Amino acid sequence: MTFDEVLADLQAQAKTTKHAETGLWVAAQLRSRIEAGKLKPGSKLAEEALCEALGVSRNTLREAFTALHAEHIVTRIPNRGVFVAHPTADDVREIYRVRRFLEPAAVLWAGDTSMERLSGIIKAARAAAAEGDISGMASANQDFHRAIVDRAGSERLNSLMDQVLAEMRLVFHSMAANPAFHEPYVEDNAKIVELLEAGNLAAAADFLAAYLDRAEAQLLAAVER
Amino acid sequence: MTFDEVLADLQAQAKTTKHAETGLWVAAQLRSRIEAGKLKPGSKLAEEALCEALGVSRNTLREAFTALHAEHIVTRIPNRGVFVAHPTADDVREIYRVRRFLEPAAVLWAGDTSMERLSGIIKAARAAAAEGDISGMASANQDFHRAIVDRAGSERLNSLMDQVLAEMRLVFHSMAANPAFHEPYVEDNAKIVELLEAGNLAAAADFLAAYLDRAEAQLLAAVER
DNA sequence: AAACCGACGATTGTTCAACAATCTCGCGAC
DNA sequence: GTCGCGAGATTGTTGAACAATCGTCGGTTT
Repeated sequence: MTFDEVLADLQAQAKTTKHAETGLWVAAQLRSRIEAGKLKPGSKLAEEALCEALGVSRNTLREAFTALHAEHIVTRIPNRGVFVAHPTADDVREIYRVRRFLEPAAVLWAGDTSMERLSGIIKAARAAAAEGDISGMASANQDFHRAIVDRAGSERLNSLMDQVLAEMRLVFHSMAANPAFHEPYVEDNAKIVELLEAGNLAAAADFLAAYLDRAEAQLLAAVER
Repeated sequence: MTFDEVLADLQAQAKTTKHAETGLWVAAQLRSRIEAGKLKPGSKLAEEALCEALGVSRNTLREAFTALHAEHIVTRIPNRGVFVAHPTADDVREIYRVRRFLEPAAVLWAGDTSMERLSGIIKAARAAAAEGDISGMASANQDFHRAIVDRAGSERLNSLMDQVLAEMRLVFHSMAANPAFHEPYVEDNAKIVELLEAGNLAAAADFLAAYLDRAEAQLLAAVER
């Protein structure tokens, strides 16, 4: 999708929707379009055009920009404007540094374990895999890791994980997506659930850590090209 | 310190200091005064008075407010204004939920270990304890836990930990501070460094986890009064 | 012909003042 | 004594203005 098409899209939204907290609403609109891949990494987000399209003032738009900037979704270059973030190899390393801590820790030390949710996600992932639904597998995978961290029951860890997963989506959008990328992870996730159900937390955490290392290496190879 | 006194203080700062990034500068001014305890939890931060004192527009002040709000340092009540955050028992539980994950994980899985920094902090803490320097012990303690997480080498985990520690300072300000609170932790921290130096990571992590549980219980008892 | 240099136009950074929406407080009626 | 209502005050949001910076397009120099 080109920037102009997104503009028209946003303009349509602006007329139909009420905005309670305008700044947050604008941020949400942009976030969803960036994460859906409609605004590609590197795109410039011109202020005036977006203001007009959304029907908000520059002031409000800039408030949304600061929120998105804090989430690492956009990059600000002083006096140049804001751009959809374009994750570098270092960003990928940072993402996995966080995930290597959060996810194994959540597996090992989570208190209450609601397994139904995890098995439900595995089921959905297998269904998507069966019919070759790439985006279905991708979102099931994100749901899975989100649910792993959610076991910790911490709002802040959840929001950190959400940010990291959002940046992961940007990574996928910024490289030529290998369609088969997510396929092997469906069964890896299933194995983790198995180990968890068997109560073998240490094995689950180890397997997850190795899995994350592998994924990081794979993504780094793809990004550094 | 009363709100009016802080106002006069800010006004003095406003005349002498240059502000490069005005919004961030205002946020920093307020942050430092809140963390120093000059603005007590629950205080209302009136917009007009602060604008005048700092010599900035309401718009700029509100930009600072959103930054402080994202850090959980202030609370926003719609159409009511912003207040210095007043941590509840649930907030304390959330803080320790995060720390129980981050710190033991950092102990167990940190790659490069620069021990000199940790032992330096222990030394400073012991010096402060020797001369009964309460705030010296408090800040050494914060430095210690900050350094533990820093071993992970992740910018995002560091900033999460910084936020949590800032909220911890608010907790201390919102309750009648027990002067002897930090004293026993000086030697607890020292023991963790010992275990780390001996390469016994698992024991260090276990000890740290138990230590955090104890501190949480202690703070909860103090807050729920 | 290629490279350097300066003025112009465009975009962003920052501030201000005004208007609309909502809340608080005090007064009067029941 | 309690409820409802209106005036005053405070916050939410916007639009416009001005300053600062960057990219581009000529023109000049070597």
